[in-house]
Amino acid sequence: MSIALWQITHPEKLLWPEANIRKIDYLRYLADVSDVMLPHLRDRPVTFIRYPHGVDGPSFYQKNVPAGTPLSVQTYTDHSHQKPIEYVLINDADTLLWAGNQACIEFHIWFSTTREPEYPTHLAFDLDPVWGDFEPTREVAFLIRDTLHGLGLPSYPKTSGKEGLQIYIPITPRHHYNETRKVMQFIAEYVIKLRPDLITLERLVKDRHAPVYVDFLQHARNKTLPAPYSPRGTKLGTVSAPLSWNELEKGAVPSDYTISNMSARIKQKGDLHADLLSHANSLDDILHFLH
DNA sequence: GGCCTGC
DNA sequence: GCAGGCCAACGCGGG
DNA sequence: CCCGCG
Ligand SMILES: [Mn+2]
Ligand SMILES: [Mn+2]
Repeated sequence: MSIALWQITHPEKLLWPEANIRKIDYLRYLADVSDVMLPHLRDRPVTFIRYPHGVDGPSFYQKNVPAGTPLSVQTYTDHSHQKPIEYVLINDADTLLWAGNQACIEFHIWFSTTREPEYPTHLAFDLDPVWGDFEPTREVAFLIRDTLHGLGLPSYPKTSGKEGLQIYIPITPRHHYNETRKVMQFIAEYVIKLRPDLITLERLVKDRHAPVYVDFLQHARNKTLPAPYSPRGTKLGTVSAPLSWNELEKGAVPSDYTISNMSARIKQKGDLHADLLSHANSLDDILHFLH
């Protein structure tokens, strides 16, 4: 016998009015994806973006565990800066559903886990469209995939859930962020030489004169990206969707993947990022070459 | 969404 | 009792 | 040191 530590509240509230998604529908989504989503969240501090009145209303970031959180929710206190932060860890379905009920709509997570906060489990390139449609972002993604392949590194794409794409590269968590940053920069500077017409690495928005910003600096300690399967605060309830490279070749675009259609997709295809959790490559050879 | 504070 | 506030700031790089 | 950026 278990004790109910929280209850569903406001089940009929429309969180995505334009997509006709109520809170109860959202909680059903989280329950449906929990099997594939939870392994990616495990032991990773979460930053939430909450929309208590739906995605058309105001939002706020939440890092610290809120007052009144059930005792069953695991937390992790990060002391890496002045003020300690007590983060939520989403390590079970009950916590995921509790967060959903709190109108936590976006789940952003670290590249490292609490085990080794300074040693990421994956690299990630964040491809942000500067203008235009998704096509140049697709092209840049294949360029990065092929470059990584040449270095012996398999990579896995996912939509950001908004306009962009992210490419994940699982690694052995034995390289400090100071080292992984060098690999990220090396690859970014390599691909911009191949296609300066498509790629910009400029951090100043006004200096970006190509259609795809390859944001390699997002990969850093205490920075985050949306978790696989995290919804986004968009009108249509799009989610960050793991893809196969084949789907991207066939023209997948971010707007294809929503809270309403992901459950069926997962039943059919499973977790297309499952290999991220079971495979990892060392960066020793590349780092040796760079030094 | 819900706790906490101050009146 | 109830209205209103609060809920994140940090890593990086360039000037 | 400050600032822009995410
Ligand atoms: Mn992005
Ligand atoms: Mn970015």
